[in-house]
Amino acid sequence: MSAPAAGPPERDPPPSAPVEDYLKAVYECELRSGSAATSDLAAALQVAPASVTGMVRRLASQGYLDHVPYRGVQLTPRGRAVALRTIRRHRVLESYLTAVLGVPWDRVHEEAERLEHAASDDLVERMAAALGHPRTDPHGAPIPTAEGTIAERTLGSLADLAPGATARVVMVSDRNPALLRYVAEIGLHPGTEVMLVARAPFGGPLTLRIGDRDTQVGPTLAAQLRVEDSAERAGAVECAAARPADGTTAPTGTP
Amino acid sequence: MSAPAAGPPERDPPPSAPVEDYLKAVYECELRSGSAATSDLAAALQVAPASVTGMVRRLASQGYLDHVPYRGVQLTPRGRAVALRTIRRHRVLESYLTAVLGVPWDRVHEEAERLEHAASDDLVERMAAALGHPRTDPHGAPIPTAEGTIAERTLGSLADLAPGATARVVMVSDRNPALLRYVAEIGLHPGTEVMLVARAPFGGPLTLRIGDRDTQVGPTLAAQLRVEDSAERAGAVECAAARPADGTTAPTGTP
DNA sequence: TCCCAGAATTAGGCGACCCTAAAAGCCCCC
DNA sequence: GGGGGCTTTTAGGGTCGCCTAATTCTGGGA
Repeated sequence: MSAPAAGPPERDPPPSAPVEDYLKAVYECELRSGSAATSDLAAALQVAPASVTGMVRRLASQGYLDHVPYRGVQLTPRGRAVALRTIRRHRVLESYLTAVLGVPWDRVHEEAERLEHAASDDLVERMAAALGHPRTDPHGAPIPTAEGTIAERTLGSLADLAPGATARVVMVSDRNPALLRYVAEIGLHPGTEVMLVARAPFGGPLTLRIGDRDTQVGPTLAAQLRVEDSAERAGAVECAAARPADGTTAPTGTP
Repeated sequence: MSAPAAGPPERDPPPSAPVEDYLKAVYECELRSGSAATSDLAAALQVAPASVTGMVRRLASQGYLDHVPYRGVQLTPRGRAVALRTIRRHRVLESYLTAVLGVPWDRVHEEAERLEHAASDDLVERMAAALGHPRTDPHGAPIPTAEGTIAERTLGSLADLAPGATARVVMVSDRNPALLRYVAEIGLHPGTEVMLVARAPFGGPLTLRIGDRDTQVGPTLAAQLRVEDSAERAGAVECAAARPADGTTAPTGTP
């Protein structure tokens, strides 16, 4: 009651939609490359680099980011909390819209991208509960908990797989609807087992065995397909034929 | 291909959330009092009157409104289409969130108020389909069709009912969550038959018979309760006792 | 008819986000 | 060790939506 300069009870306004988008983008850049450069963010957010600099300054002044000029940014715990909360909303929404309302796989991302800024926590938790608290979204990406923890896994790219090796597709890291549609069309849903049959030299197409069918895909597409971590994959290579199904259920590691 | 000045194929950007809110407010003001004054809109939107003037000018220049300075505004067909589309989204969302996800009656409005600007038409139609294309929202308000027609009915206020008369509550025209909670608590859900037992003089409380219980409510609350149109009500008065249930099902006229 | 209270509009500003162009900094390669 | 190329930041604007204060208009009553 008399504390003069200590923790003031002032509560700043909730983060705006652009703020949530920036923090989400920083989180994803950090995850991918360990750090987030201005140009990475500009590309991810489809915004001019100068705009990123301005917003980053503001976010840093509000305690969401640490910014070392010319050196990129890092999330503070406060910023990470907002990012994970936003990602949870996004992925729960994607799961719900797909599973309950039948929104197609390749269109659900853009829908969730807008709704994630408008849905209340209460609503998101109701959706999660209706689905039995799923651990991954329909693209195979892990859903952070309401408490802000996430089971991130280091994933490899299908493009890096050794010929003859088998791996489980975990997710597709591209948002392009046409690409998503095509990936679904050739049967590469999250959780699918796929074997790299052959790789043509000089950036030529990769031959994949999906189920009992062989399909050829370009290296660009293959690079977008995230598969289980290379360590696990190395194991998978050795006993690929001997291990037809170890955990064919959920694409994410269930405990 | 050579038309020099005819209909240019330029498509302007989709209306922003504030624009949708303004047009919705104009629609509701027109419905209530036949016209929309600057001060009405300012009150409805919780915004300074000067802000309304500015926005109204912009909306008029974009063809959403007709504005006669110092005389108020009117929706153009284009503006009405946006308003009805927004109201449809809002009411379908309210219906879905209440019926499927169990969002409480008194909290669903604010949730829909945000989601209505973010949900795609496709999503809203999926929700409507999942519910079997409802005609009214949980507050009893009619839902416009996807084509933009609405079955508006002129509703009276419970406060204007003659003592002894019976009417069916159609909706509550107040967004105050505490009021909505109280109204639900005393059993006044949309569709409920209610009889005005007595009215204390000089702005005193009204005694209502709801089911087999009498409840007293203040005139302010009673004024918020919309009941079937007075013409129908007049009829209802005369054969109130003789007509226990004519269409006890849906509060809106089902064909 | 005149006047005045209340409603509406104009004037002048502010913050959030975005842009282009120009300047500055960083780093690798010669 | 000095450039040159790419990245980042600064400088200077623009739009949208909102605000307060000052001004103008409208309409009803004396």
